[in-house]
Amino acid sequence: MYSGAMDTRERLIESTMELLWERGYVATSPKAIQRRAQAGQGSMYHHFTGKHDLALEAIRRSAEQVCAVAESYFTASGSAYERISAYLTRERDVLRGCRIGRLTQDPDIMADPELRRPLDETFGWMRKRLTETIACGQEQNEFDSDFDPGEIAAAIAATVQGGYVLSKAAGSEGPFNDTIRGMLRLLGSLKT
Amino acid sequence: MYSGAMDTRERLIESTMELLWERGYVATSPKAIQRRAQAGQGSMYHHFTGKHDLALEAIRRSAEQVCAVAESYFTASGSAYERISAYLTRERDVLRGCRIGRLTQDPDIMADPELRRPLDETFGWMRKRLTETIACGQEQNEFDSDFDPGEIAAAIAATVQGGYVLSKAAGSEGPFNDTIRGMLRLLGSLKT
DNA sequence: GTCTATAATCGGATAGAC
DNA sequence: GTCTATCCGATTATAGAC
Repeated sequence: MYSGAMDTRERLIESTMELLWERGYVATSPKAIQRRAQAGQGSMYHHFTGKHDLALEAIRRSAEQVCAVAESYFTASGSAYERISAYLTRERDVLRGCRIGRLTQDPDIMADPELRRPLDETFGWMRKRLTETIACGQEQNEFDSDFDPGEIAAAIAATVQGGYVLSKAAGSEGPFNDTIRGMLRLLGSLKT
Repeated sequence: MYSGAMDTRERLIESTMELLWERGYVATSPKAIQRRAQAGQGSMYHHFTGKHDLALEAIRRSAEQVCAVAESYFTASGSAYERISAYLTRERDVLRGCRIGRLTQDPDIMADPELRRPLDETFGWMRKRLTETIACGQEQNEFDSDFDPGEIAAAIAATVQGGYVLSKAAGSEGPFNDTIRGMLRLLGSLKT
């Protein structure tokens, strides 16, 4: 039963999710997590074996969140192009970037198969769902049939991740928005 | 006059460039730099005021390198599509990713305007050169004229950066290659 | 479950000898 | 220019009291 206030374990997980998003794994210390969660050392080491264990839980949850948001667009009504377009143009906190994508640049995460696995699964899933959506558009003669939907799906997923990179470098949302507009124009040219 | 062996200052810079590429800024310690450069503490602090100073020099040099490589493709002979295609399909160490792009995920770099500036300049320059190349293709009637070359340029630059992200997450070069093939197919559809 | 104490190691640098 | 000694705070825990 939900008691209203978040319990300590939950606050630790959510604080870790935030810090991993903002700073990544190596740059996030247990102390910083405890401060944000308003929890003491003892609490953290009672609920989790250590930083690694807590981060694993936080990463898994972030991965689920990313997929759940995307899925809500892919399963919406409308043509394939419309669904992809709605996903690409959805409101985002552009300068924060992708909770999962940013972790691919963290050396300690890449060196640990357990921590990297949710990243692999997230983008594997994302490409699969985009591929299915595009293939669906091809079957319905919405799109030409002379291209590989998996390759276009990869380009779409990459565009989002790369758009974040360009925007972060610039310190502005402009490049991300340009990137998305460019990709939508390109996708439009695949229509029959 | 060039004496054959690299001097200590140079070894420090190149070691830092490598470590920033492999691990980023926060995860790279002065000690690790010294070990790789085969230089002592004293040497490092003689040639540079500290980690920040050394990293700034290393980042600037990496940025120049990235631009120099790209420029060699953009100024080559051939149609606009051919030049962009050659750039996109050039040999790369995919799983290492982009020396500059990866730094956009480093909290200490993003928090320091001096360290972030070369990132901004690199991608600003990259988008500008891609835009010029595409606009050139439009003027020559190689491409349609009904799209914004700056937006397509952003999508191309983002595709490369995002392709690295997908490949790192997967631990395989496959996603990057799919991404590039997808983008080339999309660019092909802009041809007249 | 949470608290405080303790600790080994690392990070990033300074100082002064040579 | 390079070396060694030294410093102080942060990191990532463990131990045991409450």
